[in-house]
Amino acid sequence: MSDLLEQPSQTEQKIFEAARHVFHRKGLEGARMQEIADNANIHKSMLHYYYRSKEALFQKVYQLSIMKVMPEIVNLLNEEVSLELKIRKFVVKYIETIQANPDIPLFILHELNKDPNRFKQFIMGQVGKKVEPFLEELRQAAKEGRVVDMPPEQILVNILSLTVFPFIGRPVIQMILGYEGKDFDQFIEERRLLLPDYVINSISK
Amino acid sequence: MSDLLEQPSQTEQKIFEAARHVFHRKGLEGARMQEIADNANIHKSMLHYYYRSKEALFQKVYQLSIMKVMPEIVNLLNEEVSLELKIRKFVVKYIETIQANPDIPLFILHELNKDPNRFKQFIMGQVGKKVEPFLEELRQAAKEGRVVDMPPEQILVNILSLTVFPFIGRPVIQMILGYEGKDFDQFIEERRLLLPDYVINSISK
DNA sequence: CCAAAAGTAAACCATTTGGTCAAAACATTT
DNA sequence: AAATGTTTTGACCAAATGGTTTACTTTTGG
Repeated sequence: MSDLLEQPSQTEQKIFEAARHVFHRKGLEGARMQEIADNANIHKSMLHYYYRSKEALFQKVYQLSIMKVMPEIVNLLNEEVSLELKIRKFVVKYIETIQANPDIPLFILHELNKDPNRFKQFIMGQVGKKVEPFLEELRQAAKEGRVVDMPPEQILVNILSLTVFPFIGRPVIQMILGYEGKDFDQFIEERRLLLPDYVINSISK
Repeated sequence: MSDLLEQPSQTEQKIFEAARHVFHRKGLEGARMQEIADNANIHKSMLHYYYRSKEALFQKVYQLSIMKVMPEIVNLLNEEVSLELKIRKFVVKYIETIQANPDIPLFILHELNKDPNRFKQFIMGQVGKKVEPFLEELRQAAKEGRVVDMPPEQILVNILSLTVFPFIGRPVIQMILGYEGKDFDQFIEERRLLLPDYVINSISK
């Protein structure tokens, strides 16, 4: 303990990683403490030694997950570049973010759906109303005839849908298209390359 | 019991409705048998009287949910109308289908994510590879220059994303856009009207 | 080198939760 | 109206699961 910044012990990290993995796949209730322990290759008591309770462990995972994907939306939409470049960068960067954490969106949405109030304030602090400048930018561009005339909220949701849904809907997409193995990864790779053009084209006048 | 077709008793129906509601919101593990019973205003033992186990009850809910939204995708995409009209109808009709069962997509995707193999055969039977004709149609249209040159799989996923994601992402959308109360319903209503044009426009050359 | 602190393991505990059972209430048939 | 079958209830049970405690080991610091 000679460091000034308390860095989590190695087992503590292993636990957290395992917890993240299991919670992401199974959700709060679906996850078993024993399964997390097994996954981390440590004794179950250690979970409680480092993180008092399942609830506490879950909350850390939940919060970190939110932090990993929610502020990014706002950040990317508030970059100081042209509207077109901003949207292009958003699509690419956000796909990359989700690609690095492909289970997070479904995880968050499921938990949020079960209990919309848990962490509502926390989430609101990250994203609430912080897209207004972007919406205004779209509004302005529409007025100037550079962008299709459509409520900017709908355009924003279009962008989010096209970017995020493939990860959430992965199992269904795989079934419908008969993908297996690396097929889906290729599909995402292909998508990352062509989606920016598609989005820009779809909203340009 | 004088009917030829065994029709479920009233309590049996109440149970199923309640189970559907609770399973849809909480998932298999998140749902409590007691909660379902409370929700149906009946004694907990009745759940087991009519449906042996939680597992059995869940499976009925799961299967019915899949039946309600998966075959519809294939059906709408295989209608005998022009490509444009087919897509327009798909968007509108599928939004209406989901609107009538807004919790189903997230429910299915969450369960599918936990255990992709459960009912895999069942689901594959409903949708597996049955979109090939539609993909071929897109391919043909692209060759003739009527449709933008893009892998048809991507176009299909675009359509699905734009149609389904808003329901899955509802809580986040509400937070980001500051919606409350009926705001979201209006948003969906607006979307149902403008999405067909947007989709057609986005893939037309 | 030793004592105190931190980490680990195993056994154990308490509660939750899905599930059973027998008896009571209700309906149906003869 | 007795008998038979069906539905409902309440008490009860066993397994699963989150959590605790205790004892042992390892590490750390003086």
